Amino acid sequence: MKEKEKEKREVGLPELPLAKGEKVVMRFAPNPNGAATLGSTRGIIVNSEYAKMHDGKFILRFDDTDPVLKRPLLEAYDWYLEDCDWLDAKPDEVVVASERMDLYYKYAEELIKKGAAYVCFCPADVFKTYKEQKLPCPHRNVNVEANMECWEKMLKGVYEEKEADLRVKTDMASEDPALRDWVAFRILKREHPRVGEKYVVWPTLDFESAIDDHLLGITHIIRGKDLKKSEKRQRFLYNHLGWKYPGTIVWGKIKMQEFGKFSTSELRKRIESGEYEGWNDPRLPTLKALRRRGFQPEAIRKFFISIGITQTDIAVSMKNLYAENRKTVDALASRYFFVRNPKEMRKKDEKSFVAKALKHPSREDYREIRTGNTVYISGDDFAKLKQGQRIRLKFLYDVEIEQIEPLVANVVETPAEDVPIIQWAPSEGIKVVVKKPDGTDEGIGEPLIASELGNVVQFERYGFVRIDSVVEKEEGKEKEVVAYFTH
RNA sequence: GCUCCGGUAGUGUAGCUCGGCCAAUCAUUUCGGCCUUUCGAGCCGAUGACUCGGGUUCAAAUCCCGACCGGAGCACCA
Repeated sequence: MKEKEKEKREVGLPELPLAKGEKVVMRFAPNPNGAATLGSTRGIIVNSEYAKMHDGKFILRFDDTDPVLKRPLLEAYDWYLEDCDWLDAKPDEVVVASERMDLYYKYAEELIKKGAAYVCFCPADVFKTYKEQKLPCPHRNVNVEANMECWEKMLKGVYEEKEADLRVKTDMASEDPALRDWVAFRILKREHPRVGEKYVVWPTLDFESAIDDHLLGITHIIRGKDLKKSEKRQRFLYNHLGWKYPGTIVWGKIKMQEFGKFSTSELRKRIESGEYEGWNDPRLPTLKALRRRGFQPEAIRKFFISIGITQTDIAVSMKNLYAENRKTVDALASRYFFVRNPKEMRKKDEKSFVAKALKHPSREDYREIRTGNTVYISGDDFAKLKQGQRIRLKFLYDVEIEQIEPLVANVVETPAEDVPIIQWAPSEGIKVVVKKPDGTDEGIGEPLIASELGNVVQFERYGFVRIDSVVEKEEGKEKEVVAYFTH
């Protein structure tokens, strides 16, 4: 019993601190300004996992209230939906902030009427000096009527960008400068990809997410450490409105060792500039790229759950994800031969052969590979060959190297012990291009690879790949396969 | 500068709330062995950590203080 508990804890997330009998409502709230990265993936998985654990609700909310700096990408909304589904994290509810503007305005008005918010005309640097001196700016004590008037003018577009904004009253004398009278709304006169030019006054993330978390009945918020101060800021708002703040969990930043630092905005720039093929370029740390490379959703889930939710910033190696993915993919993937940088080997018998090769070491079914009196071996294996050496062409027969350049070998009738075993490709093999995170490999593979379109297979002694496309070369039935390297 | 937060093996994580059962868990990496007509598969084994210094205590990874290191906020970004 005790052991069982222990085991459970190791694979799972720590229990959520629950109020008694409370129904858990979790949310993942991305800005759809690009495709989901590995960082967003963590948010999707952990939040949905908690909802599952407690039989609660999982909400996907798009925090898309900045049409300028973090401008939403129209396609990205659907991408997130697809990604969530694929990760077995289908949201129970989907909310789009930019479609809820009237709601935010309503609460802004309520706050103004309560004297808890005011229209501020200070330029940023001027306000900053007030803030540093812990002093209220001249607009802080303007009466309610005048504030309402200014607010309405803001909404009508009377003021220009940066001319005015709406601040929430907190405590100008707060010890923590980060907490003093923060901005709730600012003017942005730019059309929004989703709602057009309908609005010129946009809520900041702190305001929008505070209002929505309450309205959606979110019970627990999991947020990055960079947003940690949000809780303290938002609490002022909750107090003004008489609301109860949700439970919060803060986690540190995650970085994949293999990818270094990346932000969605940065990725977007580089993709739009043509540096990358797209959001699913195998060199990118996006979910789309992992999917294309053949990673299994369960593996990705397990990986992120094992990482947990500590406040420390972490740099995790993809090797951990590979290990997890290998567990699922190894059993599924059929084996094929692929040789990189092929070298032709001529065999001195003139016979052609049909090799019977196991498709999977723990299964019975096999594949056939026809070949004539030449085969291809990989350049890497070729480099290690010595004259007179014996090697085994797997599933075919042993050969003895007669000469290296050009490569000629004799077939050996009686197999020896302990010879190196290598994979090979037949004379009628097809061209295979493997796109990897760190470059591209080209080589020749057995023709049957073309029949595995969309599947994850193992190229023996090379790695797992997903067959991404099969191109039929014009009339000649020569084919070319493009595979994406998994690991 | 002001204000917060964190620091367990190469990496990630459990343990810290309620000090002893922790000469510290699990995974991964690395190395070694075994097995196998593949492997980046499987099996077995090894290496490897409580940042430092004080304090409290019979007893500290766990509580307190300080130092050091790291991160974050102080945006009309999310």
